[in-house]
Amino acid sequence: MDTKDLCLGVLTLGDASGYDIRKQLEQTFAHFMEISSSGIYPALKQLALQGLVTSTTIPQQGKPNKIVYSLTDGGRRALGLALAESDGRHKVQSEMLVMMFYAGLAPPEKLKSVLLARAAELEGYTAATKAWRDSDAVDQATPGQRFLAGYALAVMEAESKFLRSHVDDLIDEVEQDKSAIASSDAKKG
Amino acid sequence: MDTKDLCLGVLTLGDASGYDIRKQLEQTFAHFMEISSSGIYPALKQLALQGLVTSTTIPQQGKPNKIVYSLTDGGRRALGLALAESDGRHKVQSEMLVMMFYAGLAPPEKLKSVLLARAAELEGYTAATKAWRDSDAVDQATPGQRFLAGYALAVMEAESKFLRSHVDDLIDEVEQDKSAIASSDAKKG
DNA sequence: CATATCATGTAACCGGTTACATGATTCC
DNA sequence: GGAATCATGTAACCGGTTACATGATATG
Repeated sequence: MDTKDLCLGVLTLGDASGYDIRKQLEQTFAHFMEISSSGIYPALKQLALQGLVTSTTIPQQGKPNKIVYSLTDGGRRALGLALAESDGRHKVQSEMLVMMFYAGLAPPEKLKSVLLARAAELEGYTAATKAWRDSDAVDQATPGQRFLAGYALAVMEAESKFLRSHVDDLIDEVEQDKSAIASSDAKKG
Repeated sequence: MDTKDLCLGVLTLGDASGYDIRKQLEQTFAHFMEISSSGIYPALKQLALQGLVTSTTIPQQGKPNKIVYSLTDGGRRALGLALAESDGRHKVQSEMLVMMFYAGLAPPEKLKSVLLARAAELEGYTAATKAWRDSDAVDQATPGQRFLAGYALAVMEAESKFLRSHVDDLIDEVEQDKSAIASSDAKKG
């Protein structure tokens, strides 16, 4: 499940240029599968060589020519295979949570700003997902996409609620701990 | 925030060998910050060279000598700096969710097994976290660690509840979709 | 008898990330 | 005038992952 598979995936939604794929990947996939955009163009070239996509070059003025890719039957099969072979691993890499584990070593204002930024981010995603769910677009979505939206809403709301209701307590406790340690240090020294 | 910083972090909890750190990182950190174990030993050597840790070699019989590392003041400062400089990014890389997005392309039994395995995994973590929260160990934990446990419980319970209550519906819908497509293909063909 | 635990490490590979390069048009 | 959008790419680096190597003791 690498950059190439992700490109194949986006192409199941319709023909697209590298730029289109990049936007799609940044806007809707980045929440659960991030890749770096510069890897997309080489990946598409390789896919073309392997016959998993075909490409059509559209001349442009003042910009590089647009190259529109289409999924081939082989490409669709390759994606199906990649999905069937995937172990479905769900991996979190969170510097935020590492920071929380070592909260006593970081500046309290830093903790607060990171947590509140995360809460705001989640609330933004939540609002966007709800808007989508209540729009006409949802009727054309697949069962999997609707499931994913429901999953995202459930998890994001739980997370942002927890953050909003516990951030201040955490900051208070961290600051109390710090002053307690400082005063016991003063006694010793 | 790389392997070296994570090692420094574990050493704030007390002196430890590479093996100890590895276990700690696999058992309690892996849920939110995964690194590969083989990177730990070179990382510790580098940290020793930089003076961020000191090491004591303890002779062993029938095994490689044990090397116990201790955090220096410089190491503690370096970790503080790493935390202060971190943007606290929370990143999810989930093949599971990609599979859900393209649910129509994957075998339904596969979807089901991946989702149920995830639910079971979450329930295991949840039970372990609750057991910790209700044990004596929690009294020695820092505010940050208690916050992290509360966060984990809130998020994991929301996720497993959603999965348990929606998996069957998803599988049904995917199968209905498949047979609908198959019959419309039959009409065409 | 086989597997898990303890305990450390090396070497090579490969893929992702970063930084760079170009340039017209449109919006604030 | 500056930033954002459209549109594609290359080159180098670096770090993480995989696979491998060793071997005793305890547990089932």
